[in-house]
Amino acid sequence: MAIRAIRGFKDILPGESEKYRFMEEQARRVFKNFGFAEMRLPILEKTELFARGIGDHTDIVEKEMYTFKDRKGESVTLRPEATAGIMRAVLEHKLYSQGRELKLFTIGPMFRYERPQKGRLRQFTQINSELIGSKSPLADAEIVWQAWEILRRCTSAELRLEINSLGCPECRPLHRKDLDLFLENQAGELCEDCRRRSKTNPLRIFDCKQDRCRSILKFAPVIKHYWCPECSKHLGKVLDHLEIIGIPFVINPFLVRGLDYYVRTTFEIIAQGLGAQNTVAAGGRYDGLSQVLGGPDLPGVGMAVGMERLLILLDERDYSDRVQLFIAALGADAREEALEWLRELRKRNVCVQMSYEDKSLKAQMKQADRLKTPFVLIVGEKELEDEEAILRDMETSQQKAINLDDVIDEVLKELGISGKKESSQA
RNA sequence: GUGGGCGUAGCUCAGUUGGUUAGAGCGUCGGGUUGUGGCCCCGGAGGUCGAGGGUUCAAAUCCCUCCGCUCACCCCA
Repeated sequence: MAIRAIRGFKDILPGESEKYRFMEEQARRVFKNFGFAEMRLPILEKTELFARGIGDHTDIVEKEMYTFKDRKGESVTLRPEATAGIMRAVLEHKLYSQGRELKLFTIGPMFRYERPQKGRLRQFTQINSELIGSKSPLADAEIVWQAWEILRRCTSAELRLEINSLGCPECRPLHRKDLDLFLENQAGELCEDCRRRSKTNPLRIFDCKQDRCRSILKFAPVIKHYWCPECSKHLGKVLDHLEIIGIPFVINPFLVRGLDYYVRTTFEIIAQGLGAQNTVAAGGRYDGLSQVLGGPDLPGVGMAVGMERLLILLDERDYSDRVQLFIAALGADAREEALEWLRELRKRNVCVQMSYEDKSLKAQMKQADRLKTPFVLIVGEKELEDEEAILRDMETSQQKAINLDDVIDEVLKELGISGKKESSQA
């Protein structure tokens, strides 16, 4: 084959696109219930936005971004995540105002230049929500709640919510200092990766899978012992809220985030069956981001659901749209009559099809069967003469004659559709 | 970026120690008489065996190089 899709980019074909739409619909319903409004943002941003927002020395910025120069020589980047862009837009349009929080969501593709594997693509889709302008622990809880609710509506897979606090600019540096000291002393005992990490991203050390490192790290300083009273209280409240809402959680004192902007609450929702990339949703609080981007002091908390990962977890069932009626018309006259019915029924939002060719009845029945349509309306010369069409129930094989004048009403009745008017949107 | 596994029909895969026209199931198309789908039976179409090079009388099969897919490390949604 001549040209293929780019590595890590995939086509979403019929059969799968319906699943994406299903996930989106569930998310949109949840957002509606929570009073969140949609934002649609550019996919391309100035590179500087992510360099500043996510953090210069993060892996994402250092080696995973699709960055290139545009025709005028400006460095631009395909967004690797949504939060920085949302905050940029909020600041640019001054959507914030004193004492009023912003509740926003967005759904769309993100890009990271990584080696593809199960649950990881170079173009992937995220459902994002951000609650900007509130420091309240209830805001944190609502964001977690949304993620949980969206997942719960989409899958019956086992889910585990892990939560932690990263501390704040008051207490985090104290922990960091002690951790650095500890790692310096233990450097000789740690694996190669961990020695590298202890320089670049010390918190990530706790993710190491080597038994040897793990046993050493048992004695490493843990953030929870460094939380300031405010941070402790904040996390406590978030957990209280989660308990009232009824979302089970486990505290993971080693849970960290790869993006610089996170403070305090951080969480991941982990699922079985995803392979190594088992985080299906994650998020946290990012109170400093606005100021890093040159904005006012705007607290925020947000989350992202990875749709390709959630896709793997979707319950096994048919997500496709069903044809409601197939019209098997035989001969030119009958096909003309059928075309009129198509027009009337489609006006009423009935999903109805007929063959593009004047094929044998057998062939048309076969076509209808493949479409899994519940009813077939049969009309040929005989029927036109008798002024009756035949409506066949494909499941029971029962047929009944319908007067040509009553076809539309009878079909609607059989399909359980009452209204003559177009049904309004759901 | 590093490592493992795998590339044969649209899909899932067989293919024995190299040996003639490369197979199966599913799908697809047609048929099993006149205007009725599913099940069954019969038949057809569909393959540069990932690409290139090498060994050999002979390569899907052995060797080399490259490409792709996939899983894992790393990292993350």
